[in-house]
Amino acid sequence: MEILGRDFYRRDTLTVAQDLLGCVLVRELEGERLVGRITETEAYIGRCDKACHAYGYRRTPRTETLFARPGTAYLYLIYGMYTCLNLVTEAPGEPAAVLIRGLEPLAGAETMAALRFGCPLDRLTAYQRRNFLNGPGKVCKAISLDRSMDGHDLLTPPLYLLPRQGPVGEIRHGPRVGIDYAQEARDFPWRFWLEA
DNA sequence: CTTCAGATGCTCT
DNA sequence: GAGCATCTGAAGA
Repeated sequence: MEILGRDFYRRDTLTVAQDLLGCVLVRELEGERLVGRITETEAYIGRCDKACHAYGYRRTPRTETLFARPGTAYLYLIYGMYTCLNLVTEAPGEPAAVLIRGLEPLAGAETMAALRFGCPLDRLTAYQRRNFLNGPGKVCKAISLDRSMDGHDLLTPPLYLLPRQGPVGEIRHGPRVGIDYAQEARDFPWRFWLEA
């Protein structure tokens, strides 16, 4: 199976955010593959989006990665303790990215449970199973991603994507989460997800 | 099921 | 110093 190439990311961010649903995220860790199918994304577009860290082409040490070539991983720390994974999109110099908000585990779930809860899968509560990878901080914790991978090229291991393996159902959309500060951008329907 | 408080540290003003 | 693209556990309905 071919790794998704640069051209996949070098497109309109809203298109990429939807096309990513159903694609497969692979994280190689100590010889094991932690694999998940993408079920939820959000688009952030610096040119016109007050919720984007690089709104109005704002360049700071942190946002520098958003100006990197498409297919770069943008990882940042939020609320002092959680990491969020984004995939840089658009043409080089256009700061934009897609946030990975949710996965469905396909392989390595036992290791993910250990990373996230420090215990085996069969000791998780029903609530923990039901909400295993449905949030950006949970995803990064479960596949051991932090800012040390910021700027990683997504065309190479140990972190890359594979195309959809089958049809996706209906794509839902709605407002993004946790950006009430972003004025008019608060209501942009730039969150996309697949129904469970 | 729901709400709520608190954790924790980096980033930019 | 203020705020943040979040999560968890506890407590109540």
